[in-house]
Amino acid sequence: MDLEAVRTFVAAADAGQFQEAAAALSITQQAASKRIAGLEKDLSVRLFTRTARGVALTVDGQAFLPHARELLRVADRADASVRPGRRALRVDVHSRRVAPAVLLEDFYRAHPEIDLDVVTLTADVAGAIAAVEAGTVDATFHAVTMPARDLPATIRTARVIDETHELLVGPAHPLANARTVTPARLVRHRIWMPGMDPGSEWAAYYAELAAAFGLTIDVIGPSFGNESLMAELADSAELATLVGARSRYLWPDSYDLRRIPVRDPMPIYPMSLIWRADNRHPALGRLRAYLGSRRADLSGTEVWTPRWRR
Amino acid sequence: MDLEAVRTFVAAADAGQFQEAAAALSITQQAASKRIAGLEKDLSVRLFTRTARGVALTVDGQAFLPHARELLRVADRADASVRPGRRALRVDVHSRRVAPAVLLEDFYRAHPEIDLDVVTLTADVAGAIAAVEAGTVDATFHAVTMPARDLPATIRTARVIDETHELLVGPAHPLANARTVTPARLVRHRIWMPGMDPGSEWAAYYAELAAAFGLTIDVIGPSFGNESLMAELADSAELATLVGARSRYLWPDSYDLRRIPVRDPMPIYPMSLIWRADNRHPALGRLRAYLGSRRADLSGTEVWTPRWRR
DNA sequence: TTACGGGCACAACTAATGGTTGTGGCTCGC
DNA sequence: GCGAGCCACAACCATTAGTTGTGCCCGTAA
Repeated sequence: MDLEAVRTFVAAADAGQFQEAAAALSITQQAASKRIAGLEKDLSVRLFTRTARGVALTVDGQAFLPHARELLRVADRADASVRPGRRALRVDVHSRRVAPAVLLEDFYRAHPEIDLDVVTLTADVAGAIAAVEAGTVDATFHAVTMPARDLPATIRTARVIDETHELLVGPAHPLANARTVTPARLVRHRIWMPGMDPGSEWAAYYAELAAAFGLTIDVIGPSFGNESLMAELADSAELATLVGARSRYLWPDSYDLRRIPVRDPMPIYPMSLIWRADNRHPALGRLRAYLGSRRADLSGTEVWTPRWRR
Repeated sequence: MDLEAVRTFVAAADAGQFQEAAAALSITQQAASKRIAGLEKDLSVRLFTRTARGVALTVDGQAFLPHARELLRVADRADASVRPGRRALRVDVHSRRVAPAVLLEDFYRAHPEIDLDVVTLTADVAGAIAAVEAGTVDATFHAVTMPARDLPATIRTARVIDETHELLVGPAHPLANARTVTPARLVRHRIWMPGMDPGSEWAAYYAELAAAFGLTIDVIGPSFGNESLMAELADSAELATLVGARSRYLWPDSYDLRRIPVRDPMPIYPMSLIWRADNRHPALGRLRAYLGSRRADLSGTEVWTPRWRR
C-alpha cells in the first residue's frame, strides 16, 4: 500500500473526480487514475465506480475512506515527531516504569491534543543535560545532584516530583501485613535492588539512604528482569525491595505481593524537570504547569532526602 | 514517506542490525540499508547510528519508532477494512445522525477490539437488503415495511430499536416550555421536516403518523442543511420539527432550542437489524447481543407504530 | 437524433526508482 | 595484527511511476 496512492484516494473521494484531485496534487489526471488503479489492485477491491461526471465511492471505498484519512493523519504525526524545528515535545525519562513516565502518560491523557514523545536516553545527569543543551530532547527528568552554580548557564531546573517509597514483599515476609513501615524497622532486613548501575544517581541515592539509617541495601548484582525479581520476592520470607510509590514496576497482584508505604520519615526521591532556558516549545510551558499542579503537598510530613555527597 | 521503508525501520530497530532485518523481509542487506537511507533523507534526520556490531537508534529514531509502529498498525487495519474474506464488520446506516449510528458508536466504544466500519448506502430497504444478500455489507438498519414472507429466504431480521420522538422547537414556540407533549396537542401546529425523499420509508412513516392523529407534517421541500433548519426554528414561533430521541441531529444548545418528548401515545419508529442467515462474521453475533442488551423496555407504555400500508 | 463537452482509461515512451551483486572499509575481539 | 561481522558505496538491471497523446463513454443541449 502506497501512501501517495492513499493520499490520491482521499483527494479523489473529496473532489468526486480524478481531474480535480490530480490538479490539487500537481499531477496529471492519468497519473491519478493509475495510482487509484494500483491501489485497487493492491487491495484487490474496487474503490470507485466510474461515472460520466466523475467517480463515486463504492461500499468498499466508503469503508476504506476513514481508515485512509487516519493513515494520513498518523503519517503526518510520525513525520512531525522528527521534523526539525516543529517537532513534538520530546521528553527523556530514565525508565518507562517510574514516576516521570507515569506522570507524562497522565499529562498526555489530560491533553491529548499535545504531541508528546517519550524517549529514554539511558544517560547520566550530565549526559541528559548535554542532550537538553544540544536540543535533541526538550526536557529530561533527573535528580539534580550538583549545586545550581555548577549547571550550564542556559539550563533551568524545577523540582517537580517528590517520589515516596514502598516496600515490596512477598506474603511470607515478616512485614507482609504491616500497614506502613519506618526506615528504622528495616534495619537488618535484606533489601535487594538488583540491576542498578553502580555509578548512577540511583545507586548513590540508595547508598546514602542505607548509610543514613543503617540499612542493608544490595544494589549490586545482575538483574534477570522484573518477572524474575517478582518470583524471587514471592517465594522469599527474607527478601524485600524498594519501589517508587508511583512506579508501575510490578503488578504485585499476580504474585500476591504487598506494597507497604515507608514513612516516619518518608524517604523522598527528588526529581527535577530540566530544560533549556531559550526553549520556546509551546508544550513545554504546559507540561511545567501540569507537573506543578500534580505536585503533592508534603508540608507537615517528616521526610528524608539525600545530600548527594559523593 | 514509504511504508516499506517504515516497515524496514521497525524491523531493524527490533533486530538491532540491518542484516537480520533484511533477512526477515527477504531482501538483501544493501536494500535494507538503502531503504533506511531513503527514509532518513525523507525525514532529513538520522534514525540510526551505525556501529561495528550493527545499528542503534538515535534519539530521533527512538521518538519515531512508536509512530512507525502505529503507522503499520493503522495500515494493516486499513487493509483489513476491505480485504475480502476477513474484513471488518461492515454495517449500513441510513444516516450518521440517527439512532443506529449512535448505537454503533456505543458498541464500538464498548468493544474497541472489534473492527467496525459504518457505511451509508443511501439505498431504500430493498436496495439495502440486496447489498446484504450480495455480501457487500454485513448488516443494515431499516424499518421492515414488508411482511416477513416477502423477504428473501436467506435474510434474517430482528427488531432492535424502538426510537421515540421529541419535538424540537425554538424558545418562542407556544410549546417551548412543555415538559412533554401528546400527539393530539400537535394538531394544527405546523411540523416541518424538509429534505425527505418522498418515496422513502421515512416519508411513509410520517405520512401515516400525520394521518393517524390529524397532524400537519410537511415532509416535502428542499433542505438547506441542518444549520439552516435550526436557525429557522430558533426564530419561529410556529415552526417545529420531530427528531428521534437518540438522534444527534442538532445541538439545540447553540440556538436555545428545546427537545420535548412526545408521549401518550409514544410514536415509535421501529428499526430492525437485517443480516444474511449464513453470515458467519464473529462480530455480527456480538453486535446482535449488544443491541439486544440496549433495547428499551416499553411494556406498560402506550405506543403507536405504523402499519406501513402504502 | 446528433453534436458537444467533460471525464476516465489505454498506449507508448521516458525518467527515476528500487532491487541485485560485487566490493571496500570500519571496528571489535581474539 | 588478523579475521569476522556488518554497513556503505558503486555499477548494473528490471520495474515502476510519471508524462503526452488519444479514444471511448455518457449526459446534456441544440
